[in-house]
Amino acid sequence: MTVPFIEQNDQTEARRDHLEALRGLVGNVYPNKFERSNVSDTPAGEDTITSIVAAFKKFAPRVAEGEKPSADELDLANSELNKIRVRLAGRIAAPPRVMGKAAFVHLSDGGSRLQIYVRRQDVVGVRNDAGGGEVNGWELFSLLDHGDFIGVEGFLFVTKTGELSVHVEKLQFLAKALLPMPDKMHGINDPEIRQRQRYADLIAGSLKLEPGVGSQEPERKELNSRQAFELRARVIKEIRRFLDEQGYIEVETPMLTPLATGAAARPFKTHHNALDIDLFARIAPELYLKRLTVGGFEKVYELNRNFRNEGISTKHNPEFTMLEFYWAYADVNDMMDLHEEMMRSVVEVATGGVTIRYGEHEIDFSQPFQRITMKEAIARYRGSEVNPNEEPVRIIELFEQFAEPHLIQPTFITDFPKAISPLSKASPSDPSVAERFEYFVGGLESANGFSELNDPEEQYQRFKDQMVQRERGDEEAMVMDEDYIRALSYGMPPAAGIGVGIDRLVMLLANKHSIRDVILFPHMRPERSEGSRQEAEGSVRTGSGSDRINDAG
RNA sequence: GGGCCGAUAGCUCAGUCGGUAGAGCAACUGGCUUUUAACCAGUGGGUCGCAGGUUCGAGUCCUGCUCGGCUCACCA
Repeated sequence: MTVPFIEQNDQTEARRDHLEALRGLVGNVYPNKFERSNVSDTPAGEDTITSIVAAFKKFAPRVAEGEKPSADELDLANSELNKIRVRLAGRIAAPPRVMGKAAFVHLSDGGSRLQIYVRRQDVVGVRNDAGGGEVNGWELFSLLDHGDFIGVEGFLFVTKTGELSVHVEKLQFLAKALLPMPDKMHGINDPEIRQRQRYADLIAGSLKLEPGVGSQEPERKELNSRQAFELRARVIKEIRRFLDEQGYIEVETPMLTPLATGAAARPFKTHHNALDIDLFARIAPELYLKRLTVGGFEKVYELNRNFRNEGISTKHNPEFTMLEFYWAYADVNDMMDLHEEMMRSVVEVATGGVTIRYGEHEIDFSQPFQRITMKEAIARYRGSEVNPNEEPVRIIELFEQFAEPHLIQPTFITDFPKAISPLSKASPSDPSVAERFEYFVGGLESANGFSELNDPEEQYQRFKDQMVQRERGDEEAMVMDEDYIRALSYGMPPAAGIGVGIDRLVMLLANKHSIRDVILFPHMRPERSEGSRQEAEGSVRTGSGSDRINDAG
């Protein structure tokens, strides 16, 4: 049976024919498991292509580009490698190169690839049904397509050209690719397919061949998708390690909240049926985390998603990942110090260096980050001083217009107007400015921190001021949060807090200029397929039956 | 939401002045028992994003729409 909304053409037809022939040969074409060996002694107890390559590549003789190793070198390598029997699984990473009665194929585990050598006279196939049994291995092999998953058993060796390979003796079919694979040289260039079908993007990255040495293609060190998301994982892991080591505790506060507050943004609205109340997807966890400092968590962080119902751009996704953390008894200056230390550590762990390239710019994290006030920044880049009586909103405008694009090297901008910082303490030396900073790098606003306002009566007044703004039509002005005022009334220690935009941090470190390149499944308009059109017309979807299945999963 | 640009074979892309729809890779058939983007010979594959219009004739020109990219505004 074919799936109606998956396209059919000569290529899918050929793959389907192969699948049916395989079914006749091996029985179950979607077996439940394949047991892998563990000769590379992985902690997980099973060999992967990556672990085998890492463990045994060193036996392959090293030769200059275009040269071949000597017979003695090959014999030496093979005398060790031939003793090593492996059971490995992976995706067929290229159209098999068949030469009559033998063939070379590369297998991929998504990260690395390893060549296998299949010879007609010494490969047997394995049935997948209970009891197993052997079938014609070469016939099985000849039914495989680029992209299929197989398991192999055999011994390691190096070929005449010195490439580490597996000489296959047993071959097992594991799963079919019914759709053709992306072009092996070009991958997928269409950004729409890359983002909508991230799976295809990731496959394309793992199957793509590097241009040969003679190629005229300019040298590009751009990370592919997999590498960018691996970098993202390293960034997040290092942030957690850093904060945990500093004595912070990680918490999770509500995503669905009765009030959307803690930031200036429009929220997503949803509805709770049983309670019959509207809820908002949170725009920031800030006020919940500060309630926890009231409760006695002196160092607390949350690394999770926020949701803002605003425009989508190369720098904005409706859901984005933010780190927020709060540090009792510290002020804004301590927080800048800590953030600077954390950034240096993250950059080093994620990229292996202290300088990075972002587009045209070389960004250096090894030097102390610049710290300048907002008015100084405007004066520096506009060339004239700010009028001392300038409106707060106008100061921000001037800053964004003249200064922000120039903030390439890591820079803290301090002394924000108090009027636009309703959760921030005023500066002891100048009551018109807040003890607040924003951190800029690569021209991107990347973090925002301040000395937290902990006086419940002043906070009450600031909220009232915000309500006035809201009544004047500012949809992003904050709302009164009575429970938060109550929490502050129990007493909150002096504290500094910060919010760090993780997606933008990853963009910077991965040298990506669109947030969609660092979010696996970025928000996009729904695709209009045949199937969804039928659903929209009401002929397919029947109601709640399928929801229970999803809940159980 | 505004402006600019794009959509052609499974993938990457050509398509001139409006005159029979093209290439490479992939697929299919045959050959080849250590290949390296393997090679050699042959074959098939298209709703030119969708809908109208102009024209004897539209992939090409015009209008509208859909989806996407960049950019401006709002924001992190």
